Amino acid sequence: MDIFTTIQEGRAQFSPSEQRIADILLGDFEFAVNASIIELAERAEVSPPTVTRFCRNVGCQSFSDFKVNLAKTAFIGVRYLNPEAKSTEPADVAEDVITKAQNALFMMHRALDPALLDKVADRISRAEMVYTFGSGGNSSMIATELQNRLFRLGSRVTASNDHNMQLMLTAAARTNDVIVGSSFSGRNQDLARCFTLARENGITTIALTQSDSPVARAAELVVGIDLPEGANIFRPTSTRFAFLAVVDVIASLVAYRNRKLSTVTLRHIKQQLVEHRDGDDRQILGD
Amino acid sequence: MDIFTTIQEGRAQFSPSEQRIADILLGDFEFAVNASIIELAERAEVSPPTVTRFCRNVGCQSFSDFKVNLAKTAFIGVRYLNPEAKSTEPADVAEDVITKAQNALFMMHRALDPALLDKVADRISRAEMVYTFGSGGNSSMIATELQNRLFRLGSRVTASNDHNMQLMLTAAARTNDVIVGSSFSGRNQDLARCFTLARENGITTIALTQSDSPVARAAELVVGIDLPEGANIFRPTSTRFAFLAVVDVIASLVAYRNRKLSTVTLRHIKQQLVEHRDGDDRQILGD
DNA sequence: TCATCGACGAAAATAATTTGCACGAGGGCC
DNA sequence: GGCCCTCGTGCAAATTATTTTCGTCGATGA
Repeated sequence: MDIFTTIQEGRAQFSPSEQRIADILLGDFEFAVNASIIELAERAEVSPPTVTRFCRNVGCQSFSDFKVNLAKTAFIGVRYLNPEAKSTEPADVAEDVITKAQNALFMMHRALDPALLDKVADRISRAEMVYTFGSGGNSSMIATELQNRLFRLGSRVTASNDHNMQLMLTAAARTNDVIVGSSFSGRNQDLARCFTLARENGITTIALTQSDSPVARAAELVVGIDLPEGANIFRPTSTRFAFLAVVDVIASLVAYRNRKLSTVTLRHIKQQLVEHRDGDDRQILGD
Repeated sequence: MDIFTTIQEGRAQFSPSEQRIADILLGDFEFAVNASIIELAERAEVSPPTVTRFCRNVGCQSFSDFKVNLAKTAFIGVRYLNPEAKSTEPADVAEDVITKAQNALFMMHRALDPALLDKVADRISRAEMVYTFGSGGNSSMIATELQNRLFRLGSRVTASNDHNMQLMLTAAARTNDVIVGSSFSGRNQDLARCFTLARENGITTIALTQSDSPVARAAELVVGIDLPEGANIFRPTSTRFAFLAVVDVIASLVAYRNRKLSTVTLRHIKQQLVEHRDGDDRQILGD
């Protein structure tokens, strides 16, 4: 657990003085990591010893230990609070894109439920056939990626971004199949319909989407990904990075569950690529 | 410029004592961020004042300022040195995937040349037609994503992951067109052939690939993305995150260059989506 | 040979942090 | 109601960490 989260979640249990300290930390990270204990104490209108005690409370050995921990988290956390890119200069745009992407990963990680992913991976690893659905560009990428990750592990899988096909595939699916659907908005009604139909037929449905959305409500297992969107319409959504990482985690877990099959399949694929390409086996699997 | 890089690159100009300090910092980040100035001095076999002077040398106000800066960088940097995931427990796998993804973004950002991206965006923004090529799963995702990003900005663009089609499209392309090709390995010979053909015909070619690879050598503008690959064959390559971020940076820059056209096009798309979906215009553009 | 300069450490000075202690508010118990 | 305990807190002293000052050393060059 990172210290930022610890402070946020523990805030209610702090004493009044400690809450004042916490509020400053959460509100002005930049100040907090650069301030001395005295400056921080003055700003929170408490005494330095109270700050020390606060640091101990949140699991640090000393104030400086605390600051280091804070700074480690702050790398991501501080910038999250920054508004949009400073300018349209290439260097600023790059920093904005990359920082937002790292943040998306960070936020998603914080909210992630490993036990749920384990369950998801379990279902997928035991599926006779996996269908990955997603439309609209972003989710179609996720569906395709999931297919791309899973077939290497020996799964039987097909991706579709066509609503009609999705419905037909769902209707044709059988009991031990699994449908994984992605929807960034959670409002893909056609996908929700597929989920509903599938559940009626006793088929496992897994959604990667916003919690508490129509798509989420229609699915059996829901990997909720709820991230704030920036206001900049020109910058592609950083949420894609979070979705992509979830795909990777799921794929990794499936690989470990089907380790033998995965290893054999990966080796077969690699062998073909190496022979067919240039004999260099240090390259990654699939350009 | 982050402090880690400053130390690495400035190492040669340091005095012998300072080099010893630098070596400890680079070699044992974890120790460095937790140590007091005395401990650090002792381990480097120098006196505390030398450490203070070192901190000033690398642009920090004081030792504690230095430590905070170090810790900010270390969040990514330290972990980079960690080997593979600790276990196959879901939580560890998730942390591994996400940390590696953040690292890929971090490393790519460090090596990025904003001026080059600006040039790339300039060519794309003025192109009459853009072709995005990529095969093999990872690069096909990148090519598709680039199309997906660019059409929203009013660019005329098509993506292809089919070698034969790529060659035909290249042959059919005209002078003011631009071809953007992605290759994670840099060894996609078919893509290199397209680049060579295109250059013979005076068509701008842009590669997102490993520097100093066959594909890079065949292209006019090369966005080099050179990241180390982990040894874990079960985890999807984290380099994808870096490539995806590069796509986003390029797309953002193109959007700013064609701001008017982008705005109009984005608005048109949004309007259709809102009308056609559920009237909720807070959702992102394209599910 | 000697002046000069930069690197460096010892010690002093300063600043920051922690500890010990005491006070006061609030709550439970007799 | 009064007593006592606990907890949160600040003050002051003690401790510890950091920075500054100043002087030495060795290399360099006139």
